Formats: sequence, structure tokens, C-alpha cells
Amino acid sequence: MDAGLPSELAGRGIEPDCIETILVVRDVLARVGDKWTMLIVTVLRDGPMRFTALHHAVPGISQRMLAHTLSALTRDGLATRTAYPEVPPRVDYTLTELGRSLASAVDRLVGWVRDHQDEIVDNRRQFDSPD
Amino acid sequence: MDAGLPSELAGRGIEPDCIETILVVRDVLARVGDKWTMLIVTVLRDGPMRFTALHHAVPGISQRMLAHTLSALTRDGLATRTAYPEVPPRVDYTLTELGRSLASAVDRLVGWVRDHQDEIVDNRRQFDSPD
DNA sequence: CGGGATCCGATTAGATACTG
DNA sequence: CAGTATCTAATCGGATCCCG
Repeated sequence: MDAGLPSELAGRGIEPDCIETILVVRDVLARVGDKWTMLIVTVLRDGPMRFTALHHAVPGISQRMLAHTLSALTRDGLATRTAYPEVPPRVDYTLTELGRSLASAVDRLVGWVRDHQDEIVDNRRQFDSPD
Repeated sequence: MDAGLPSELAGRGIEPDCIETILVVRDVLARVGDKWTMLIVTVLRDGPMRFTALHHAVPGISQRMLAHTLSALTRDGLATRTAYPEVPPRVDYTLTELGRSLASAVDRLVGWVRDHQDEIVDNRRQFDSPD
């Protein structure tokens, strides 16, 4: 995933454990920071939901990205996938305890953004304005 | 930046303010979730630093990405850029109050990741193992 | 219905070279 | 020293088609 950094850090006497942490932290931040994860997680907080329901609940997402993101969440143990042996198929996605725990940790960050978004948007306008 | 989502949300009777928030939240999450931002911010928390010092303090980053990321931080008002009219040029970057405030908000999330990284890494191994 | 496989345009980021 | 400009390789994401 990130072959360059570890070797460069390793040569500097930095603890391998710390490198691991940096990599995992960055990785998880990248996941919650991506285009769709938070939207999906937010929807899933209300309870289990099927693939198609999610597809309708998250406007604008493609089938492909929905499947990808759900697979990533499942892989990390943040959601569970339950397939019922029926035809036509039915699949439920549910947030795990770990997923809910992450969601509430992210909530505080989202709170920060809500509290400061005006300031940020303002800073951008000033920066971009060609005085 | 994200032309599709707003129009799709707008058609559903969702408040424009809420759309704004979703977009800004996602945007800020994407910034802290990108490959270099957190590393740079972490280094900057110890105090002001010049461009070259940052380049050395953040192993593996290219000059281009360092300049880009610093510019983005400055644009959002998370850092300030101070250029001294000398030759050779000297430029300092400093975290603003807003930047420090974000950093500590992110800290809690980083704490969560540290607390659960073993669990996550474990889940991935199980998911990837070809049982 | 719930995806996986494929194709392709768009964005990203590293390497390199150049400049005030 | 502190960047910008350019080129390129890789990645991302949407559209489409297909299948159990």
C-alpha cells in the first residue's frame, strides 16, 4: 500500500511500531475521508439496510463505488454483510460495534467542522480573491 | 469540486444549508485524510518551520506535494505563510489557532485508531485469508 | 437483486527541470 | 531557498455489460 515511507522512516531509527501506527492512522483517515464512506455510514447508523436501499439512500453513488466502499467497510470489520440464500438474492449491511464506535469518534470531528465551516469558507474566499 | 451531488440532493427537498455542510465536512475530512496533511500538521505543532526544514522532517514527501499541501493549509486558514524579504529567501509556516484546534479534534480520532488498530488489522487478515 | 469484470476519462502525485 | 512548470505513471471513479 505504501512501500516508500516505511523504508525511509526505518533508516532513521524510528520504532517499527510507530511506523505501523502512522500507516494505519493515515489509512483509516483516508477511508473516512473518502467520497462516500461517511455518507454510507451515516445512513447505516439508522439500522441494517440492503444494497439497493443504500443505493437509493445515497444519491449520486454508482453501483461500483457502493460495492467497493461496502466491501472495504466489511473488510475492516466496520460493517457486516449478511446474504440470505433466497432468489432473488437479498443482502443486508449492518454497522458493527466497531463501526458505531468509529462513527461517534468521527462525529466529534464533524462537530468541529460544523462549528468552523464558516470560518474556513471565509478564509478560502479571502485567499482566492485576487485583491 | 462536486457538481453532481448538490443538484441530486437539491431535487429531494433537502435544505441547501445541509448540503453545504455535507460538502464542507467531506472536504475537510478529505484534507486531513490525505497522504501528507497529518504528518505536516504534526510536525508544525512543535512550532514554526521553514519549507526546507519541513521537507526534511517529513520523509518521502516531494517538493511539489509539500508546496501543494502547505498552500491548501494556508488557504483554509489552518496555517500561515510568512515570507521574509531576504536573499536567499526564507519562509516560515506556522499553525494558526484554527489549525491547532483542528489538530486536537483530529487527535481524538487518532486516539481511536491507535486503540483499535490491532482489531482492524486483524479483521483485514481474516477477510483476506483465503479460507 | 447484488454484485464482478471491463473500459475509459479524470484526477493525483512523483520525478525532473527551471526560476526569482 | 522556495517554490512553479511540465511530463508521466498510477490510481480513482463512472458507465456499461454480464452473470448467479
